[in-house]
Amino acid sequence: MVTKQPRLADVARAAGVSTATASMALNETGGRRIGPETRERVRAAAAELGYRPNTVARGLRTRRTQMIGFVGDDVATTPFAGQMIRGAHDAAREAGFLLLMVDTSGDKDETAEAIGALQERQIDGIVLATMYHQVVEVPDAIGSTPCVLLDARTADGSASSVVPDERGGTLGVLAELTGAGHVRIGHVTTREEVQARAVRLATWRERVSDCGVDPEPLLVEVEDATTQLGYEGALELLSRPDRPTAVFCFNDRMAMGVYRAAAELGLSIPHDLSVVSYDDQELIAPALHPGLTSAALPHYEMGRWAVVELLRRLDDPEAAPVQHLMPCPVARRHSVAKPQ
Amino acid sequence: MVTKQPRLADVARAAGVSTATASMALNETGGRRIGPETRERVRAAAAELGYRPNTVARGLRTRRTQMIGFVGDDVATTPFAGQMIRGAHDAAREAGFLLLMVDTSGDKDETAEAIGALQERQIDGIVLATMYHQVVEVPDAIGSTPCVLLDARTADGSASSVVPDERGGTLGVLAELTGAGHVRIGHVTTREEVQARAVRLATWRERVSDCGVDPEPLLVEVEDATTQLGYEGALELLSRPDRPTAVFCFNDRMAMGVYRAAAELGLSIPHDLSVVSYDDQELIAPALHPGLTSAALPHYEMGRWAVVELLRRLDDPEAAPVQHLMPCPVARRHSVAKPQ
DNA sequence: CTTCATAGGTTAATCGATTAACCAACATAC
DNA sequence: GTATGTTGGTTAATCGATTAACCTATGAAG
Repeated sequence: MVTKQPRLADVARAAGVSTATASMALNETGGRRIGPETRERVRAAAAELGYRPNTVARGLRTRRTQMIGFVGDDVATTPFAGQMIRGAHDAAREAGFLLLMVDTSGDKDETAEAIGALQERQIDGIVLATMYHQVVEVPDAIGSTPCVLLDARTADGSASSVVPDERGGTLGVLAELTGAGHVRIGHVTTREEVQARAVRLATWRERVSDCGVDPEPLLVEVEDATTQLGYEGALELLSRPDRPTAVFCFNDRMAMGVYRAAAELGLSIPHDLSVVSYDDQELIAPALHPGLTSAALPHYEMGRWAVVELLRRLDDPEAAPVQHLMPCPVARRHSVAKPQ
Repeated sequence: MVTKQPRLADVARAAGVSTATASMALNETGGRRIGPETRERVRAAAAELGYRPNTVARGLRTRRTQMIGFVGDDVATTPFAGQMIRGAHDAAREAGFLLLMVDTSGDKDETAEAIGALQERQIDGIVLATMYHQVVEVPDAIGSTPCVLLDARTADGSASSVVPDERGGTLGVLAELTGAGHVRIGHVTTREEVQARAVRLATWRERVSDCGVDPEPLLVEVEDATTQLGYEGALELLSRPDRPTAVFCFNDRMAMGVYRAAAELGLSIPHDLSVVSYDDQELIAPALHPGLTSAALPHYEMGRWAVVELLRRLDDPEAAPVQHLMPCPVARRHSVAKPQ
């Protein structure tokens, strides 16, 4: 058995001062009340004993726990979540905070329960992460706990939030195609009602129309955003008269299906068909052959931003909420070429 | 501004009892000392006021925070991590615990720092997760904090740990092949020095030898476990005289390369070549065509197990440490057929 | 020679629970 | 009628920090 953890009182005794002095010396608080030589003596004693403050006791007194709650719906089941968590984690750690995680199935009651569990532990603030960028309401359970939305936003802008700039990302990958000379650009997408779908679709429509091309004959919609349905959709699209010279896919998984369809139809990418996509998933986009050009979802940066913003609100509770759009940089690879 | 959170004293006053009675009534502690009618009165008052205990204050007194530290090296950068975290999270939550996460780059000092940060927050125990199953030493910084290793183990078995049963999983996917009648089974693997490689390789060698076949001419090793090198390795292997009728790949990413090599050589999977693999990554194995038969790494179950074991050790600090092997079930898909 | 700052501390209250030790009232046993 | 439980509580100490309020020399000012 190791000897018990030393308390502040032990440090104070070893340095021959009171606990008040020890506390002020170690925390640089209390103004210039502590003499430099005393401060050094306390520091030395603390180091000698291997003193680590008990943040539970400190938190009780200061009403600050240096912990941030991170609640996500289905955090772990989506491959993106990791990057969001890591971004939030890194920003928190740099400021001396730790992340207390709760995962919910997205259910309302469960979310309220999770928030309650975090509040009982007196977290200083909460990051509410929703996978797949949606418009949500801040749950009542939040009460007056400072809170930032991650990959989601409120309709009325009453809370700070950060979401990816889907429109910008779409324009980015489409520019890769138009820049190479494509105008007949197809789109294969899902029918699922997610924000991402709507924005990517609308932006594509607009951009293709701008090129003087009617987008409707170049559109394929399937049930879900799976590889299999991406394959089936592409097979259909590429068999139409006046086949597009390039395809913009809703996401990388569908793009993977498009690759297969192209191969089966004897179309070589990028020579006969250029392909761009969205999400830039590390297991897919660089692994396909040729490497897939894709707009990246900036999950790491969004996670960071959310925590930095939360910390700002902790410092200044009066600060006005901010809605942030995070750019989606294009990962340029080898799936785009000039049309024949 | 919302009115301040009610304290236990407020509940006690509302119910007309002392805080001691209120505490015992709400916590069912103190034996049968509290009358049923009083207990009900206290409960009602608590519900009325919306009382939530301050676990920081409670933790200071009880020396229990109901929080578990989860430290992982590169938690978020690996696609597996999510499932491990979720498994640990779910088991913790069911027991009323929350997970305090720290991610490190695997660096020794950083890990020690992380453990220190968790200990300052008085976590009740620590799950130490290493990605990619390795033999490690428990860091000194752990001290006497209860601790369980996740996807890693110690050489001497001094700490509880759980790792995947790589040998069992390998035997499982190989049985898919031998069961279909294959004996000339190739293996394409990486040269990286990870435990997984060694076990999968040895088990394959043994099994192929058992079939009366010399494994060495059927082995290809490449620098890293990437799709590109899997492709190159397979191209070489499949061009050898006496080509194997089936291939066991180190992981799904390499298998993805093997699929491409087979396609280029005009070999149809599974008709001309059967393929099995390891990891069962959801973004790859089901998305390939035909679906890839692969041994799944039971990350969710391992995460759960680690926390359940940790809770057991919290209850009984004298309990002997346990080393657990978690089975790797085979996800059977369509990449295996009889040899021609 | 008083009076007042100032530097450098110390004392004690406090955060919000839990819990050991104590107490009053009433019933039961002998 | 006195000892002995039992029931149903209460009082007060405690966990380990932080911090407001207070104290004591010492030097400078008037």
